[in-house]
Amino acid sequence: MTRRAKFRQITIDEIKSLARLQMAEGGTASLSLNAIAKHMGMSGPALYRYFESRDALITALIVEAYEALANALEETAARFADQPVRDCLRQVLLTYRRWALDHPIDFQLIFGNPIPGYQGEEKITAPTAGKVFAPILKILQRAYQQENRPYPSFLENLPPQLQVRLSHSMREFQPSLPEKVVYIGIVGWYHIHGMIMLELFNHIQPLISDPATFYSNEIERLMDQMNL
Amino acid sequence: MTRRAKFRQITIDEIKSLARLQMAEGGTASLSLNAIAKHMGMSGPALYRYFESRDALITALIVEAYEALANALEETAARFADQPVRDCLRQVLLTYRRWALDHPIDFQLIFGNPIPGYQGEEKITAPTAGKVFAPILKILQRAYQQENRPYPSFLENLPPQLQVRLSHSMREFQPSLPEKVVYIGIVGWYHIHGMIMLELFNHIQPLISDPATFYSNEIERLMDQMNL
DNA sequence: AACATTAGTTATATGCTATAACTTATGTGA
DNA sequence: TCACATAAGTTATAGCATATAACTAATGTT
Repeated sequence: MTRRAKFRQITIDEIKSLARLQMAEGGTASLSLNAIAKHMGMSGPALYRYFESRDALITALIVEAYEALANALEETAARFADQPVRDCLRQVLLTYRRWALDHPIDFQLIFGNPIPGYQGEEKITAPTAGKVFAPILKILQRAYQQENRPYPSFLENLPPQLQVRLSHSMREFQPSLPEKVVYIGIVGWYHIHGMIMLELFNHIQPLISDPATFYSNEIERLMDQMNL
Repeated sequence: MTRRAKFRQITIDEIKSLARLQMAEGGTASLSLNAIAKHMGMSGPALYRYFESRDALITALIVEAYEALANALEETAARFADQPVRDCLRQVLLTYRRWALDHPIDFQLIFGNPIPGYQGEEKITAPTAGKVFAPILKILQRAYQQENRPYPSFLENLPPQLQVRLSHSMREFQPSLPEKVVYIGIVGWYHIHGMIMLELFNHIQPLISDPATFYSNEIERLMDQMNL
């Protein structure tokens, strides 16, 4: 990498870092290119040398958030790969919640409603989204294919029109992935997603005294249902 | 109501209506007092006679959204009150999803991440929030208290530190409400909330071919677990 | 040393929220 | 009925945002 490219990269990183900081303080909407530039000691329009628009910056942040979450999950999965499958999955699911609480802004960027005026570029963000789901699928695959755990009973009476649509990227990632495994993954993901969203955005505030314990309890129940 | 107050109310309603329309077209962030005023044939600042600020307008919309959702649920609950408890709950949960899909903006206002720059006034919105939960609790109370259904097995081994915190308004609403019933309600609500959020915000797009069937299937499973 | 590229600058258009100061319409009490 | 108060609107303006245009200074490259 040339000297110039290196400095450019540093600048880009600083912009993204400040953007995150700004959002952490004032919410996702408080992002202001102008303010970032000013804070970095340069004039507003200069930022447009690095990001084409506000939306472009947001898109970059979203992609990074996806990757960071995926990495966190993968790392946990790798660290506990030699443990029993249930223990491994538990740790991954705990990491999921932990990451969401530790990075609320990034989590909002990923799963929140579309940002102020930001018209999402799905072409950019969609492929990355699969990465988050991948580590969980991998663990489930291990359980049901390698270790031959019996499939959960709730798979038995599924209506025939209910089919899983595997995205192209997911097909590439794991061509041998049975739809049943994906279905189980989806069920589990939806379940924990609701909990985390409601906890994170404070819509349940006073309902549960100890969200962490509640979450733990629910994932145990979930894994029971999964025969893990 | 005086003649003036009547016209004032009409104006306020028109503002809110246009605000909703605007958000429906361009997302929750595209709300512009200026544009609304212009569209109504008056100048920007005139709107401030009716709403103190942008946030005040948003707060009003949130409160209305809560009430609308609560009404929809209550209405369904009332219509199926003479049916078996499982059928009644099923209809209410279906209404929940239906309403979310039919009023995506209002649903975002309620459950989405905080609006652009909008610093929520919890004092105003919080009490209304309980209303949404109330119809579901009422049905569960009927099941477990009036009809003496056995409590679900997942209640058995709850850790002692996991206690339900009933809000003041909820205590008032139903003083005899056992914590177990509330706990069951929470578990169910979290479960379906995740599904709806992910479907609504399109984060699962290509994963499930038929979200309606999936949802139906999951609520049946949920009610099985509830012993309904 | 000449040139091209990159990175910055200022000036400006446009749109937003919000406030201030002023004007006109509407309703009410003496 | 008329004077007055209140309500509802107006324009002007401050301040901040995104974004573009046109220009300049710095940095590499040939």
